[in-house]
Amino acid sequence: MDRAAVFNEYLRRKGLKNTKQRMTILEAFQGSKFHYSTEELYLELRKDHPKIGYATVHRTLKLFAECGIAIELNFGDGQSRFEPLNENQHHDHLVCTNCGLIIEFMEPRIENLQGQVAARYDFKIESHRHELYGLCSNCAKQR
Amino acid sequence: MDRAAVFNEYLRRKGLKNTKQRMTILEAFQGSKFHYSTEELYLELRKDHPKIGYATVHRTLKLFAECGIAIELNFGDGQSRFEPLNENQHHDHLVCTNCGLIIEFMEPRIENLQGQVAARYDFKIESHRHELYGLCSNCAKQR
DNA sequence: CGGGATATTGAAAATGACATTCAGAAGCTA
DNA sequence: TAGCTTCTGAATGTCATTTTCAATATCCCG
Repeated sequence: MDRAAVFNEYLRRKGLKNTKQRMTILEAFQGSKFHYSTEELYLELRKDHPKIGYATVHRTLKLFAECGIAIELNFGDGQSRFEPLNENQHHDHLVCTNCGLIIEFMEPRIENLQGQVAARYDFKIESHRHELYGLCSNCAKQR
Repeated sequence: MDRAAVFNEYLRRKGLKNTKQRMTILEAFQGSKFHYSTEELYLELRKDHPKIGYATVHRTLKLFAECGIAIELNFGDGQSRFEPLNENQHHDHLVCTNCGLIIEFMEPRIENLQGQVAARYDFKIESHRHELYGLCSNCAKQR
């Protein structure tokens, strides 16, 4: 299921409407590898679709994040940025040291910070491992 | 070297001045285990020091972050929060897969996000490992 | 210990990102 | 297609943060 499908299903489920603007914004958003802020995407869209308003872009990006096809990131420049999210994203692990349960998690904000750390040391990341060890919900209760 | 010493040295090095307000704010900030936002610390300070202005609190917190005795965190509630930072903080590693160089790094924002991930799964973190593998500055150049 | 250059302070106003409002337009369901 | 509901876009509101500015405090140097 691609992003458009996920988005449409989300709209339907929520009783929201599929509009030209929303589809146009999704298309522009998907197309790029860039981390758009609301303003940047708005300015970009303006070239071909001068009638789409800033508020609409903003509301639509929020919708993307809500339905899981995008992640809202914060690079500390005072603007939220949105990154298209894929289904088969890299994930890391929570490992229960008591029962061995392994939970997969994805946290793009950590990936992002890793990049910032690497840049700090002029380091080129090729791979990483990130594991959190502790007690899962069940095991924590039993103690 | 405690935080006050680090802060004072930073001020001196930058040609900035050691003022009563700054010391008062540092004291209040250090005392708590709380993650203060500018507004919260301002309101707290007001009780004993009604003449300290909001802007001064804000500027001083920024200074703390600049000189490394605090970290600015963003919990997504639209307000920046500041956490006192200790010297012997947990650190993780950058590992060069070519020359074996190991760089230690500290990134409280990653630690913070780890906590958020754990909370998501009702998981109690006891420890973690986080290693970034790739090429250090030198090795990257030689390729 | 002053004098004077320079940074700081605090109140108020500005800024800027984000959110909301509202009237007209468009989508959806039957 | 009717008719109800949601959307849209421009304008405006909101709120945290930043800046401004005139008065004040600090620090350096003789």
